[in-house]
Amino acid sequence: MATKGQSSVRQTRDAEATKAEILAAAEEEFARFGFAGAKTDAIAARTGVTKAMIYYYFGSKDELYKAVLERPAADFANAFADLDLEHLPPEEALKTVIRVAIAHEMSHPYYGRILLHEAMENQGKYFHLTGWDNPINRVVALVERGIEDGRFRPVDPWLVVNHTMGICTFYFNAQPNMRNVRPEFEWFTPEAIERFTESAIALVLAGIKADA
Amino acid sequence: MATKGQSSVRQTRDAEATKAEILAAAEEEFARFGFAGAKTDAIAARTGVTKAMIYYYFGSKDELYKAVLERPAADFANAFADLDLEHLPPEEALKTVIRVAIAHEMSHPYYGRILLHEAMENQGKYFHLTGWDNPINRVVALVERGIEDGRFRPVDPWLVVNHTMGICTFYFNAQPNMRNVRPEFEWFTPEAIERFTESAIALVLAGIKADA
DNA sequence: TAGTCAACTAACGAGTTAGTTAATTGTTGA
DNA sequence: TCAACAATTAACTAACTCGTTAGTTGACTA
Repeated sequence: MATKGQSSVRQTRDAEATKAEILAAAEEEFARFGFAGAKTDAIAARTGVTKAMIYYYFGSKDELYKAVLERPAADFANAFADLDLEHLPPEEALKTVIRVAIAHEMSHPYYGRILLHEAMENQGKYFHLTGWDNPINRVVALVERGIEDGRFRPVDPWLVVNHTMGICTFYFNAQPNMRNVRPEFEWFTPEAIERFTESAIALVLAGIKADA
Repeated sequence: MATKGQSSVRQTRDAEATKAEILAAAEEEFARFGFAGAKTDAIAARTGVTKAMIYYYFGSKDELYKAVLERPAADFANAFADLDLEHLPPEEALKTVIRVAIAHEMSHPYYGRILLHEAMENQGKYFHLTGWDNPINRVVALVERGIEDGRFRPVDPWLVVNHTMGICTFYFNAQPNMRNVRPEFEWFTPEAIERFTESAIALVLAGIKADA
């Protein structure tokens, strides 16, 4: 995947495949270095085509960056749209949200980092492109429903959502640092992720459930 | 602070002040753009001295970056070293940890972002310079003690520490994104931070306390 | 008060980076 | 089969960026 920049002539011509290849390479590069730190030459080197293709298909580094932000947004929004949170008991709905969010981090390992770079260096200017507003608002509404039902304590639902997002993302985003503190631990085996998921669910649900 | 690059001649000569000024400017720049995205010219422009002073005092961009990582490390380690966690009841000790961690985020607004950049773009290579291992290990030990005492559920103490760090940091690091979802909210007033702190403490403590 | 040195500046050079362009080659439909 | 067009490349440019260097200046000291 990363060792293909050598071959000087493309075997087949496939515009869609080339665009997808550029997007995938750009996602990796932007996830690691942010917008300013990412180099278009490095993105091109990760693909089988030349840098000019970036400009042919995307026009500019900035437009490429926006395209990278927009793409997996749809993935997550769709995965979330399929969930019928509104008809589940609030506890079950929140468990599902945490499960899906962590599974999404696993299946889209670069996306959370890109969002953090966007926040840190770009002050969230393009965050609206990601379509996250809607899922977040739905989870807030879900917590509010749990409070009204008397299942949850009278917490601040926005803060609970913040806490939950922090729990679900920190494990992934800070892992390269935390690995130094716990060098022997395997972070991304299916078993480790399952234990992490269950621990996150247990902490959040016990943390907000109404007193008996 | 940022509009001082014009004055071509320095009024006073003060090596320590100049070094500190460069470090502060570098911290802002690295926090926003990471290592690759930060420009030495931009760092110099934030100070009252020229770029050559960076190389005069720090030798290279890389050495400057390491100096930035090392500096507030001491602040936090010291603040933490003063806490007598080992002689408090585990609940009280954990409350204190969360309070101090959030206060540290408020008083060092750039530091958490630098650590995230370090994880994302540098894979935590220099994380050992920050001296965080020790505080983290102390909190893990504290949770273990709470479990042994029967005050906490038999949770995985490492995961609890991960969750807690996620809660304490996400509010700050992702705020430029979350602001878009909640545009009317004031995130950093003393009252908002106090509510956030209490909510974080309540969630974590309720989340891990032993069943009655 | 003349000498000395740390602190500092302006300007530059080598290498890098975003973006462009002219030419080339594969593909497709009539 | 071939013209027209889409996809692609190599080579290029202008601007930027890291790091260096030759020279300047304020302050302290003998």
